Amino acid sequence: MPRLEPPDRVSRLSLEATALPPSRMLHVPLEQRLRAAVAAVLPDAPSTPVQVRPATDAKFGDYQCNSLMGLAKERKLNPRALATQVVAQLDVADLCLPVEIAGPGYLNFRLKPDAWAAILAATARGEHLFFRPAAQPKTLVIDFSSPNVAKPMHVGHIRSTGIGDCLQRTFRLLGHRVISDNHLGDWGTQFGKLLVGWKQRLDPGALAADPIAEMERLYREINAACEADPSLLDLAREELVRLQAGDPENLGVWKEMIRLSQVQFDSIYGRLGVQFDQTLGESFYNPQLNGVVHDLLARGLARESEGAVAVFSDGTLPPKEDPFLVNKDGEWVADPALIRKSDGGFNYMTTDLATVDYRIQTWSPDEIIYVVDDRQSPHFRKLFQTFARWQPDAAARTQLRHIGFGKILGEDGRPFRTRDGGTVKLGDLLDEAVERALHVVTEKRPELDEASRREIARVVGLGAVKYQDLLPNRQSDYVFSWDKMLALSGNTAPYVQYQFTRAQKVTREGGAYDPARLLQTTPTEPAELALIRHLLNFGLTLEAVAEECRPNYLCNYLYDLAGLYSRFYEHCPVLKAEEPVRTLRLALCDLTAQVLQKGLNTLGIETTEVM
RNA sequence: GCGCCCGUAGCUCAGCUGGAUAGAGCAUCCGCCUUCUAAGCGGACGGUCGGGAGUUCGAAUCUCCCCGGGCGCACCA
Repeated sequence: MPRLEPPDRVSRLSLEATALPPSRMLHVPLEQRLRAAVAAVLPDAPSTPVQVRPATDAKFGDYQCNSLMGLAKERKLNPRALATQVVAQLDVADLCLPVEIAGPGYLNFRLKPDAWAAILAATARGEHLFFRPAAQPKTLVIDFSSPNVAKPMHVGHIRSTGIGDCLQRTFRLLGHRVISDNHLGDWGTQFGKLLVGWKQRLDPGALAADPIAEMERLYREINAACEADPSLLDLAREELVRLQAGDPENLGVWKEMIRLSQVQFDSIYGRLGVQFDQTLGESFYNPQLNGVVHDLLARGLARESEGAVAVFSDGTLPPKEDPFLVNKDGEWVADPALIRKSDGGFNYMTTDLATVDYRIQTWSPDEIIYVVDDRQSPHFRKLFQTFARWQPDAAARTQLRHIGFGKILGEDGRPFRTRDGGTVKLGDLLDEAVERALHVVTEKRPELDEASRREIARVVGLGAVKYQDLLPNRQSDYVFSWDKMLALSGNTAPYVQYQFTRAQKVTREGGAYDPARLLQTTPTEPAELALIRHLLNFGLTLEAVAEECRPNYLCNYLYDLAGLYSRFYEHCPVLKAEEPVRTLRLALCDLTAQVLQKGLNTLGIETTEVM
């Protein structure tokens, strides 16, 4: 007879021996107790943490630990002997069958069958969704997207925007405080040329029709004209100086350019569902720049060099690791960070220093995360070092992290462009994705009305684009292909979205179920067990995404979950099953749908009830 | 020249502090809709993890040397 457990007995699964909250992830109590057992055998703390992870293969059980072998090696102990001693101290009998020591010293944990039912019941009651809030919530500033004013957003912006948005969603889901900040490129030398173009060659009709295209045209034309005519370059410099000095006319034009650009940004972000807490562009920091330079000069951290003001190496790092040194023909020569140009203007190092200062003063973050192209890595190394020398106390409290990503290449291996060599506009890319998706929806579901098909196409098309960009490891370059970007099968958003709709459909038709009934059965089908095991890894995945700032972990988790669901769906009838199996399977559909939806939303991808 | 990143199946890519027979998608081939949506499922084919040496009980992963590719190297951001 299945034993009926009242709800309060479920807390048995939490740690009676420790003060942790009830577990939503079964590896947590196992790991805690294993650490206690290790501490009993080896009183001095291990240098690397002992970890319990999901088993790599179901034949090894449900969870495994590989850490004892490393620990034994470090201390020159016999790994199997150590494992035997640790297991003797380990009390997990309430959760697991006897722990098995395998091979050179793996520990394999096999959960008792009723452990599954209890955690599913707790989840079905809505107590959690297989993840736990961070024990120590942090405050994080995330700097991402950062497009330039007066230019179209193009494919190059998709990576920073998509990765940054996924990170802010992930950190928020885990209970951290996030300040997302869009550091617009709204200041700089390009405005001198833009002002000349605006005053001399503006086509008001074209501006009204497509402001971004017109501003882009102006910049291109003047830029080319400057190369032919140096006097035009001087004029651009003069306009820039006037702008910087606060000339009302130039200021007015500049503000109009920003306003027009913001319309474009709002449109793109609206489609992508990306929101920022702050949009503090470079210009916001103008008033601070002089002070930054003076302060660095006064503290002796910067000095004049060839008419510019620059920060040089302080010699505390070996040359190879010193961002302020570069090797030229076998000799290490200075590669300083310029904070004021010889013409008196400031460059982005100065702005970035002021920005770090402002963010720390304003929000006291534990971390500031920059989601920016890997090619700017040398800049960030200089920035972080310079800031640490400038404000050592603040730098000690705040971790500055550059989260870099690779380039998007064309199929010829060169930077991705359109056929005629232009940049691919982000808006056009999204349009094409939605259009292709509409074509597929119309083919697959001709019976749906047009409004429904358009809505599905929007969700599927945008999801496909975002997912393809988040799927590769962010640090590597990836080859862009329209077919791949917009693919609707394989490891793609539409596949995951589709499995969601299947799970949702069954959940809807199954109606309400009683979570308590889950305690009357234990899952036995391999497809059920595989699905449950994977559901329990959701929290571990979210934590890994946050820890390493790698959204691809979540993509792969969701793809695996969708696949496991699909196999379950093929092999295990739900609505026609006898109780209590029906309730178990219905709960699996419900919980899988919830995790798929929550996971996709964390990637910034929507779901739809019908596909 | 120096530094950083990369090289895994025909193609595009995963591979978490070194762990159990290296995974997936696409492509190709063979099956599966009287049973909750086939945008689905099952199976087959396919790799000396660029090459070599080393550390280790154990290496795609760590160290060194080559080969091949990309990016960066003061007044752009």
